[in-house]
Amino acid sequence: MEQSSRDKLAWAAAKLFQQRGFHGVGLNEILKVTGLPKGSLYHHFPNGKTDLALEAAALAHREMTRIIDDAFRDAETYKDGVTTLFHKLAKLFELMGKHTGCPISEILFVGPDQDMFREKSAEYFEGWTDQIAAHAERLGVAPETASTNAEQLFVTLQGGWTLARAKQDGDVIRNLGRLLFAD
Amino acid sequence: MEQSSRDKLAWAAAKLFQQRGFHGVGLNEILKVTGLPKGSLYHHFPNGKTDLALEAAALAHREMTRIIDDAFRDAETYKDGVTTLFHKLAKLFELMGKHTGCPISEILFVGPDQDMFREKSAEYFEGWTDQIAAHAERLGVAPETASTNAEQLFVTLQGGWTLARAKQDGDVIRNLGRLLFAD
DNA sequence: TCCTGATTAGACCGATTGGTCTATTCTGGG
DNA sequence: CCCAGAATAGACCAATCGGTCTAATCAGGA
Repeated sequence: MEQSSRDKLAWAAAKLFQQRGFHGVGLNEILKVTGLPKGSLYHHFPNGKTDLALEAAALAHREMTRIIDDAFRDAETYKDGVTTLFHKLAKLFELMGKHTGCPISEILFVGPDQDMFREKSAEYFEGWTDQIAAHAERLGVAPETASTNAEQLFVTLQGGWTLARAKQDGDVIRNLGRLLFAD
Repeated sequence: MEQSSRDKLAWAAAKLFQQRGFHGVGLNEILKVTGLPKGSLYHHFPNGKTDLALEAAALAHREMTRIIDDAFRDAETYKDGVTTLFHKLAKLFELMGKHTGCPISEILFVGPDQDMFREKSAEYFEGWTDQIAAHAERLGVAPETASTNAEQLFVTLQGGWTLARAKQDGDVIRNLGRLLFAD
């Protein structure tokens, strides 16, 4: 299936931004990777780099949402779902070359429109935790603790991914369950 | 006490890099903030922005090391030390304007010399966890679990700080103990 | 076939980037 | 007082930045 120019640009931007951050990637590099001219970029994203960053972040958010659902859909317990999620993300981390950070942070925390960008990041993060909490409840976790568990999972994942990036080792993410479910 | 030009530059760089990342801050801005000319910068840091980033990261690392020691020194239990640490860091987060990220990540993950920079980040992160593990052992935590606890604290803090930045709320860091010590 | 809007193509722009270089000023030991 | 090295001062540079603009090309309906 043919990918539209708009999608090509957004995906390339998302990948590069995750590696070196919003300011670390120039438009020329994105255009070189996609093979598209500058005119296309400003046709599909009239506000230039800002629009592109917002779309890239939205893309990454949807992708993560999908991965979370995939991990929990067939799980029998909350713990199983979490373990599957860690394994999926460890594989993703390795697939991306072990150089990537959290797309949302890398794009939205340091971007140009500080207030609007950071609001979006909070919205995305809360979306994930709500989603995880819903899965937890569905799998039998008490409603009072479900949201706490979701927040715990989020911060562990966020911090674990950072540590994995420093150590260049996907196993850090894979073994994060060991920290979450103390025996 | 008079602060040397070298220190002024390193501190300003550390603060700005934490806010908008290595590539998000230009040398001109650092010079403007410190009031120093470009000649001074390249006198004290012959390799320019790269040297300055390394020194800023080292500065931030030493600062965090000091804060960790301060938090655990007078603690009676590991849990007390962790709680104190979270409160200290929440205050720091608020003092810095709620815009800052982890200095090490913001500077070293996206910098120019990818391999050497990331090695340094791993070294700094391991320094912190080792330090925390040592405090944990000293405060009666079993040696086998001390390093696990330290890693758990690290990832929670790293992720919690990110969430605090998104939400613009230092209480996220202050209440991180709630996630670490489930009652 | 022709026409119209969507898209591609890339030359071009001013501003800013990190970095170099020379000249001047400061400062402490002789 | 003098002088040598440290430090400051800032003009200047090529390269790159994000962004604008016009022309060419494409594709689909009338």
